Amino acid sequence: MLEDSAADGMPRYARLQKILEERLNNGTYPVGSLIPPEIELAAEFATSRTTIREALRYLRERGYVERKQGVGTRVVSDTSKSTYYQSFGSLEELFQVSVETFYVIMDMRAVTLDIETAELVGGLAGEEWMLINGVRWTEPGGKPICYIQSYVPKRFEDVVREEFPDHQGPFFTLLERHADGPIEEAVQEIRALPMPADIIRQLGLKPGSWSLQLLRRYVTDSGTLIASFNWHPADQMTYVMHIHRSKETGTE
Amino acid sequence: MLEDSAADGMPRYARLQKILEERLNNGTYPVGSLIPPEIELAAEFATSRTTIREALRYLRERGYVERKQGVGTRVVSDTSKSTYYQSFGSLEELFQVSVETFYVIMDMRAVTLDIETAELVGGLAGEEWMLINGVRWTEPGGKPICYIQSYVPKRFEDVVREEFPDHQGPFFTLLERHADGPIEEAVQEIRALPMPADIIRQLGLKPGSWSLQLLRRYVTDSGTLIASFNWHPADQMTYVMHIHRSKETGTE
DNA sequence: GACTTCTAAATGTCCATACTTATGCTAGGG
DNA sequence: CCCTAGCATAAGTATGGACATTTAGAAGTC
Repeated sequence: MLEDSAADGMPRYARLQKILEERLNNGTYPVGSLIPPEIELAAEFATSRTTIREALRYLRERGYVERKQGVGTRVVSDTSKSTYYQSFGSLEELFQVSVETFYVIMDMRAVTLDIETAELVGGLAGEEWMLINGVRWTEPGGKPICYIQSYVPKRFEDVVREEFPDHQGPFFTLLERHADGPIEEAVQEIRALPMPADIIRQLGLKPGSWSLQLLRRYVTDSGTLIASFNWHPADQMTYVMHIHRSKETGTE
Repeated sequence: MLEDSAADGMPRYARLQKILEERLNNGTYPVGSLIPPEIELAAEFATSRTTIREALRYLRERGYVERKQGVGTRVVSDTSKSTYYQSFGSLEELFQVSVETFYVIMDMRAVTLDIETAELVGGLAGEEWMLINGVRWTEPGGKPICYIQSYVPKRFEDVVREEFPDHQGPFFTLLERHADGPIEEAVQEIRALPMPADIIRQLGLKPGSWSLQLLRRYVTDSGTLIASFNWHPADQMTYVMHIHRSKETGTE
């Protein structure tokens, strides 16, 4: 049901987006299955087909579902198909070849605005996180290129606060020195995805903004280090970087 | 007017997209001005506001216009605001730092499929173009990462056919050797834009695909060299590269 | 069994209308 | 002169209906 009591200023189609997205995530609509047709959804939520279509448009643009005339709306949330995997033999390779090249390409300098405690959706349980807000500029005093939201385990807070302002090299070499072991292998995924509508609203981006997502997995001998980096450019262009490790990745 | 005689299978909103895009390009709707409100456009084209909005949605997602409630739809085709500019002192810098880093990041190898004569929309009059279709793979025999459509002046056809298969370095060093003069300065823009709907259809990409656009301007002493590179990944990710020079760019 | 034809279903397209909300401007009052 | 209130405007949201087009499968035919 879609009571107006839940109307926290959001339009109806936006609330439907959230509800349907939740169903995709909690398994109500499994990957590969067809979700109910528009007409059924419209009946269930007591709304018009137009509103349902507006919500489904969002899910399609996010790549969650694919729609085909005469067939239906199928869950395709398996993003692995839209991902390019790249392996690195050493961290130096990863940093120098990939991260730093992006820095060079954009020729940007970062400024840290503030640090606050944050909750990472889908993060590992038991791990506390902090959110680092920052801005990158074309040059000192120049115009802002993008906003950065970096999710980092809270146990690195002291490290970041004390050492980062003077840190010269890649940000992650700083974290690595305080991680629970040397990082021996890394895998990087590069994705391009539309920006979530709520982030667009929150940051005042243009509708239709994108994100270029770098997802990186570290593998150490002992544990898991996860950090998530979101770049929200001041304008149309958007980069989102996610850095984490996963147990499944072998050390071979 | 919007006669159905012009109905070449395209839906009405798609035809309106083209018409409005044409007006943006030919100066009917100058940059910075407000285009007529939806209600007037609906009256002019004898269609409903819904259809007009569907066409305007496309223009907004392409970054051509920005819309604000209570104000109107403003032409912002001045993409400089959504563009990051980067200057290079030498071509080597441009190639080695930027193009090649993208190659390294993606670690892709290209294979040329075929070459055909092409028409470049918005290209310089009097210049004949050819279209080079290619594919990039993760590795030889691996899965295709993206399709490439490269628009190059037709006068380079012999050069490309004869020298490219054995060419090792960047593709443009090959073109430069046959251009009308040394390239002394280059400017690169990086944009992120949604993919045009027709290209998505044509290439069978997923709806909501994007393009990362590299627009590069060469400046020689004597003339203008233009080449346009479109990367169409096999899946969600998309890169579009445009390379051309313009008279306005100074050689300073 | 293979092929064609028909049909139901689902999304795509399009319309007319109404109300809501944000914006910019103007008129009025302090 | 500044501030506020009101008003017109234009996009945003939403409804309900209609028809078109595509697809997959069922039914029928050879």
